Amino acid sequence: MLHEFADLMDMHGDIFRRNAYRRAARSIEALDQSIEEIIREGRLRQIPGIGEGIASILMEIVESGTSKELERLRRTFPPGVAEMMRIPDVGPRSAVKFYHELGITNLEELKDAAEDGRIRKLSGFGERSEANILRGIRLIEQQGSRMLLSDALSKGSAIVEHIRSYGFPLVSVAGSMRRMMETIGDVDILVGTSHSVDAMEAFIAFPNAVDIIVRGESKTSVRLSDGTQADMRVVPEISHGAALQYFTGSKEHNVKLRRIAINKGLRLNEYGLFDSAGVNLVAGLKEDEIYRLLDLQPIPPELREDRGEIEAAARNQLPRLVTQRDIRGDLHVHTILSDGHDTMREMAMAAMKRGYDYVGLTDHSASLRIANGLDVDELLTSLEQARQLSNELNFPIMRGAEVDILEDGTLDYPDEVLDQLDYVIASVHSRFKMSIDQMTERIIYAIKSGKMQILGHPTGRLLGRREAYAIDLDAVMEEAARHGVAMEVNGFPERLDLNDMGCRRAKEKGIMVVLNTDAHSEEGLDNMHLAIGTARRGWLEPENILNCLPYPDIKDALAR
DNA sequence: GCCGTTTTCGGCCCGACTGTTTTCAGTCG
Repeated sequence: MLHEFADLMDMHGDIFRRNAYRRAARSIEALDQSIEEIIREGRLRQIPGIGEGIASILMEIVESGTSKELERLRRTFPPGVAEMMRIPDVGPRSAVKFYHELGITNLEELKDAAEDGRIRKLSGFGERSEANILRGIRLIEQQGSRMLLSDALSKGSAIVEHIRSYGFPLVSVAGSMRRMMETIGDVDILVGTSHSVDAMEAFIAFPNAVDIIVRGESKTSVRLSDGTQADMRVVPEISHGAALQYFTGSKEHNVKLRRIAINKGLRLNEYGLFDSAGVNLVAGLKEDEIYRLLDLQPIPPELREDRGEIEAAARNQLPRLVTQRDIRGDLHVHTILSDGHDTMREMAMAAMKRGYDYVGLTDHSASLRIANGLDVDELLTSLEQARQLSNELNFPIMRGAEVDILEDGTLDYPDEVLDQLDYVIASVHSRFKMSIDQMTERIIYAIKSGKMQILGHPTGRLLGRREAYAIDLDAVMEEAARHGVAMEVNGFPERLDLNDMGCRRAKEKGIMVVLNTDAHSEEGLDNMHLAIGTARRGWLEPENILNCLPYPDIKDALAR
């Protein structure tokens, strides 16, 4: 509703109110507590961006389900006018103009008007505007949702490689990809060079680029064959660090940073940090310099969401985020025995090759028929095989299982079998549509069994395909804390579960987290960077992460 | 509408590109 307020303010031309409502909406989205709870505790006004006016609107909405002021504003424009602003290049000014001067009230009518050549009669519009509007409408009609981080990273690195092959060494991915957001809208590429024209040529020559959206001296955008938009910005080498900072975002982080610069009598833009006259360059080549000169610790990209990182950096209290080097082993790995593609030996050797100290093999339990889950005999046989393989390779293989949490909350193997395992990852793979109370109770019952060490993919979501199941994650985490159960961050590209905010909550509650890949093949082990990115976005440090422990400490920890 | 290491009033990030115009408004990120 605050976003709707913002749209309406926008249409009325009140940019400052629009920004205020937008900011308040984002603040609330970033909360990990319900707004009702915050109102009960009387802490509404402590949320940044919420003052007297918006606080009273929120209380009215929570109490009555609506706002008188919102309803009044809704009557000022038909609902379809805001809808038109979804079209690229159509903003509030244009949408309102279409409504006032042509009586257009929705997308369908706008499409007709553009096809009939009525738009070009408006001042400031011509034939090209009409064509763009029609193209934009087609685009939102067929538009897929955001892409997975994993897909974006591979597209991004393909473009980076392509441009590098033309002899440009300073090429980086920026934007939300660099912040490791779980889904990505478009691919952002940055090049530092004084030969901007040649770099643009190289970009446009990318084989997968089928359409040029905009083309200028410092910015070019193309559409890839699958509909993805890729933007490239070019700046002189000397500005590369400033530009990287700028184009990595987030927008909210950057706005706050610029305000800090202004307060210090400086100016920050994508070309560098300047004195207030905007003449003398103070910093620009290195990203870290920008932060230091603003009296901040350099802030890792994954934290740049304006969720307190700037304040922490000012106090010199940024977390020391986990890195790939801190990870000593992968504890969620499938083999050909259940639904994996490769053998125990192949997976163990693949883990060795990646420099790990150990690996944990965790095939599915019997109930998961679709994944060829192991029955008790098969499991016990595999334990013996794993023991022998471990001796032969002289590499610690921990013998675990991914055990289903059944509908009633019991685990899918008898206790005496579970006791023979080094550890148990317990996961929900069935009956996702239970009520929040039932699902929470189901998982808490499993935790109370005392037979599980790790809760696998705790919310069950599949990005773009399936919502998280209804679950009271706070209640589950509190029970997990009591029983010393760790939460998994599952690095499977469409899971990333826990997500970033889940990691942060776990950390606050003092719960250990495990970064796993859920690999079903050797290559699957390479998804660890996705789990790490998620953990970093959740402010996690090595001490919060179970598989940062070396062997045999990890084994002791799991046994405890 | 929000906010304060100049401020309780008067600011609110800033530059690139397009399409329309002959200097700029609108949109985007």
